[in-house]
Amino acid sequence: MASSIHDLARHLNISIGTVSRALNGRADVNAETRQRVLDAARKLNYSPNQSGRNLRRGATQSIAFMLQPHPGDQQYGEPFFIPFLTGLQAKLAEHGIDLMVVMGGPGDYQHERLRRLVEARRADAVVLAWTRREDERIDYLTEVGFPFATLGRSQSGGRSYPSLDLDFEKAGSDAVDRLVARGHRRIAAVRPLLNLNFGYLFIAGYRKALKSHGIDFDPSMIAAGFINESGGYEVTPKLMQSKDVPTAIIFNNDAMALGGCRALVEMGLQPGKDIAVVVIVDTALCRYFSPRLTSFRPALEPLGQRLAEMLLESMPALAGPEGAKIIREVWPLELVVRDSD
Amino acid sequence: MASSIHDLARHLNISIGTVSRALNGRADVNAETRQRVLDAARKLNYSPNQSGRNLRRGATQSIAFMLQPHPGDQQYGEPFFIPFLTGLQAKLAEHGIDLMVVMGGPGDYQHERLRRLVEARRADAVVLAWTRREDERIDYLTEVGFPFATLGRSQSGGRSYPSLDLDFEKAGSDAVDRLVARGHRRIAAVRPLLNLNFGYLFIAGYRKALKSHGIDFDPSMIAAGFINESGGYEVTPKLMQSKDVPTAIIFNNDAMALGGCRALVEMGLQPGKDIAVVVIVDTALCRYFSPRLTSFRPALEPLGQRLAEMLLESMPALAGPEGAKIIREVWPLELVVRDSD
DNA sequence: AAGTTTTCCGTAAACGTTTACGACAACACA
DNA sequence: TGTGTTGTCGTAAACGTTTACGGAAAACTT
Repeated sequence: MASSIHDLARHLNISIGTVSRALNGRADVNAETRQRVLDAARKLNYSPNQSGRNLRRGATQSIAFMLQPHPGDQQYGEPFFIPFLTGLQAKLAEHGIDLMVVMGGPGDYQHERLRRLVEARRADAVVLAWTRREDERIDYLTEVGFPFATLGRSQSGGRSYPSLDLDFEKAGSDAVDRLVARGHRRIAAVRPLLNLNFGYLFIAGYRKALKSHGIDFDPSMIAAGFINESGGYEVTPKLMQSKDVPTAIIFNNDAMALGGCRALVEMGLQPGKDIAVVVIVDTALCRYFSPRLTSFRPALEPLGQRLAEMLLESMPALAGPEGAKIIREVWPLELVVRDSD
Repeated sequence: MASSIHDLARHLNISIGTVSRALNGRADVNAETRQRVLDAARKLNYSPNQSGRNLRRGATQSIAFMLQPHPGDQQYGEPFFIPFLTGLQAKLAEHGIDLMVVMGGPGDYQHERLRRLVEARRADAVVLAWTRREDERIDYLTEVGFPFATLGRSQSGGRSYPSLDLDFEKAGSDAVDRLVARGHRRIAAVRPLLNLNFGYLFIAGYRKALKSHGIDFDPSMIAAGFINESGGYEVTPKLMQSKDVPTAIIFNNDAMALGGCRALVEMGLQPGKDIAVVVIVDTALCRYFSPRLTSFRPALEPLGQRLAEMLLESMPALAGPEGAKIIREVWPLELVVRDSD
């Protein structure tokens, strides 16, 4: 059923070497011969077997993304990742590379799966997300010399890999600036559990801005929870029980914010009126909610496209002779003013 | 860097054939030899190269899922698919099979990509979703004899492939029954555009139930839109402009329902009080919203697991000697009573 | 017309596995 | 001792490509 390059060669009375060269656009093949091969390939609808090609080339022409649930949680953060993956896939497809999304079960930090994937060479490179400040996955990959890129920064692995991140620090700081300008002094922040790097950066910006406004940092103004709706729901009441109640809350994420707002409403407070709410990472969820939340919005699809480019350029095998460029970028988040602050 | 089976053999002073047999658990190898091989493999941390294995075995040990945007839309329906894929992946992983999610760009109906994937034999089988009543993808796959399974039924392709679906017809009918029992007679329905099969089934159930209650079917009580928030938002006002205003609306999807509720609120109507709202497919979104919507909820993760089983059992190569069983199942949706009806 | 370059193509090895086949030794049985 | 059986292993071919190498013919050069 599947026609091989041999069938094609036999059909044309030509050697398989020539067929392969014709198909791969090499220079040393007669123009007319190439045309005949192309026509025949179309007619027999031949398409090269990936496995054979992979084996010979030592590359799979595919890149893996590990979509993993938050530690301790069942959610994958999909509203965030799907647009990102769309961009990633689009750019990779331009280069004939497949994106392969592998999903981890809950609980494990993906390490075993990553190791298997790398050792079996199922993909040529991998894209990591949910980077932590110290990330064992990054340590592992740099140690074995497997190509990868990260969405998000980390302190692991030095500068040996491309990374693309959002400027959570600036967003955290801008959020505070904005709230202060609107008269708030008691500003709370809800960050993710664990040492996920973006939460760290967010809080760093938050504290820096507070300081610049001469506001003392109050630890009771910070709460940490799961990065989802129920995380925000559980954590917000604690914030409101502190002796000096906040007049504004910055959530690190719109899912958390939604949960937080639900809690606020149940406490008889109306977000956007009785208390200001700002969201740092606005995925699609904000759209579904009223009041519409003021937020910092990332350009998710371009983010995916760019990271694909950066990864490709970092790989000598694909980047061409001029070799591997390690690029690191940090992108701004766009402020979207809506009704909640 | 990557150790091959040759390295292992050399290290053990043994032939590669024996090493392979030992690793693959064949019978004709001495127990002690096998142990030595296993130990050495671990020590050199050898893991078989997938490409070589694929080529020789003629199989890739991976299955593709095509995650595609709705036609005419940018959304992927991810709140629905992510849990489904989690289940799918989990079950496949038990059999050492990788799930590879390929994402289609907007607009195309995935056909070109599907064809390329099949012809290059990048996967051993594929899982299809968003089945249509007549589905060219199904026609294509059955024609070329490529293994696949579908989430959702179709009229294409006969009974030659495993399929798993939800009982949208029953849910549509039950929704009407419930609303009628609560005193409603003017019941509207919002379905997806295009001939997606689940929308068809939903409406079929809806009409059947109306009939059984002696309610005449009124075409102006049905509206079709994109399967997302803005789809529901755009379509709902039209429904409310019909001469005899509905007192209840059944949305085919929670994203649509959210948009619909937003429209209703803007019209000064409170869902759950002034007008009843029921949702047929409840993904995670319902949780984020108030009033909490009464809905029919699918068991998404088990759905994925089951479909993986069914696909595997349908494939002679994997199912073992007893051969291919084609299973088709339809699962009920569970009614979750909340505050909106 | 002889030498030199260029153009084009065939040959065969290689990528890392799996597996059919046969070989050899050990053992059992007569 | 000869024959058959069993257990264990090595040999080599095969999977479908790509590509280094070399060679023959054609095209230039002088």
